[in-house]
Amino acid sequence: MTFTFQSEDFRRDSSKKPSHHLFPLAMEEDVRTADTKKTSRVLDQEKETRSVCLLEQKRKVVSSNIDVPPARKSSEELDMDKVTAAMVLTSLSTSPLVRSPPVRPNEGLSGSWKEGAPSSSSSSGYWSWSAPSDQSNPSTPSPPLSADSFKPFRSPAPPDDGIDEADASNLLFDEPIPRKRKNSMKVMFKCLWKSCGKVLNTAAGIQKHIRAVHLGRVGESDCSDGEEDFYYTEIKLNTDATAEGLNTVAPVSPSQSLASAPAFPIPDSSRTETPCAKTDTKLVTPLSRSAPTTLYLVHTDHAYQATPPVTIPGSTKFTPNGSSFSISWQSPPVTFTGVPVSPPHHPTAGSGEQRQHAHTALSSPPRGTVTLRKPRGEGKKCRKVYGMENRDMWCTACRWKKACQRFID
DNA sequence: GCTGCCGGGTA
DNA sequence: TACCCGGCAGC
Repeated sequence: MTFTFQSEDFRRDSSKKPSHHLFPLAMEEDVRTADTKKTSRVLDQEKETRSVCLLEQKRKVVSSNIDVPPARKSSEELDMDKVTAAMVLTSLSTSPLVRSPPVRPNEGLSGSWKEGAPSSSSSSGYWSWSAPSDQSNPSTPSPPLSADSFKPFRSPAPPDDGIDEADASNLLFDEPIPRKRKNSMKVMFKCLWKSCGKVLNTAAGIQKHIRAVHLGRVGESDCSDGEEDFYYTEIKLNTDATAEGLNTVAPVSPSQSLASAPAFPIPDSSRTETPCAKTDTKLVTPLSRSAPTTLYLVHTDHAYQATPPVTIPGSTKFTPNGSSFSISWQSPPVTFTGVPVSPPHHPTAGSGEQRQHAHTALSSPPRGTVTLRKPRGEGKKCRKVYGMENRDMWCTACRWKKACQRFID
């Protein structure tokens, strides 16, 4: 694109120049002879072609680094110096603000600076960075950390060249790695404050959140002493996989999650492994996260006697061992029936719809629930056929007191 | 009480 | 998974 512009520029220049000196030639026509005219014209053309070639070469070199069309040859070096000075000043002025992490110059500065950076992709014409609208890391303060890295103990970040590994590899291999990262990886910032877990997409946002919510510094939102850095971490999310996953990582207010949250911020390996790593549906749902299992244990202890004849589809494998809690609160545990049921025995609490009917018939009038128990087999069974003496002749199911498989009704 | 068989426990 | 058994329910 740059070259197109320049070639047009050159066309304009080259078309301008002949017309420019055609006029003086016409003025001098009466003074000079034909020979001098010829020689001067030849000389002018030679000069012109030489200067145009020089200019073109120089512009090519410069334009590969700077997209802005160079104004004059003499000012190019000055411009470069200005750009470099601006870069240095900007990095100097921004880096101390965020104490620990270094500013990435190629993200914190304007596009024109990046384009002027002489070190990056000088001739490829490929720009991995497109516009300041890239939201992935607006004021990215932190160095490239691993997703599980724990921020509080990281060193205050050496002020290196400001190019992270991805950029470096990009420079090395000239591969569109940053583009991949931009498309599929999203850097988020997660609050590590006890039982908070708020996730924001900007460092400034998470810092502000920590200052305001956790540190109680509402007024000093702009000036940071860097303390917030210890309470959030940077996480890289695969946006392809976590598009919906983020919904479930939704901020949880401390008051909501205090009851079930651990006493210390859990490293991301346990909480942000989330959906992305596994399948998207394998999320830590709020229900499973906050489910007070002990409560359900208490309830399910009496689930058998308490459960009214409610048909629960697909619940044939429900067990009263606490792992399944979905039916435990459907009725008061003790008061549903006055019939005492021996506590240690939970024959088949919810184990099968058949059983459910059988047991609830004891304690409550049948409500027209389907008779789910398999009707008793009318035919002869192994027991009857072979007798107790020949038990070894029974079919396996009969020996196991299961439904006979030899004489199936 | 006999019988069928479900649910659960154990190795 | 194989095996065993407590216990419920129909007859």
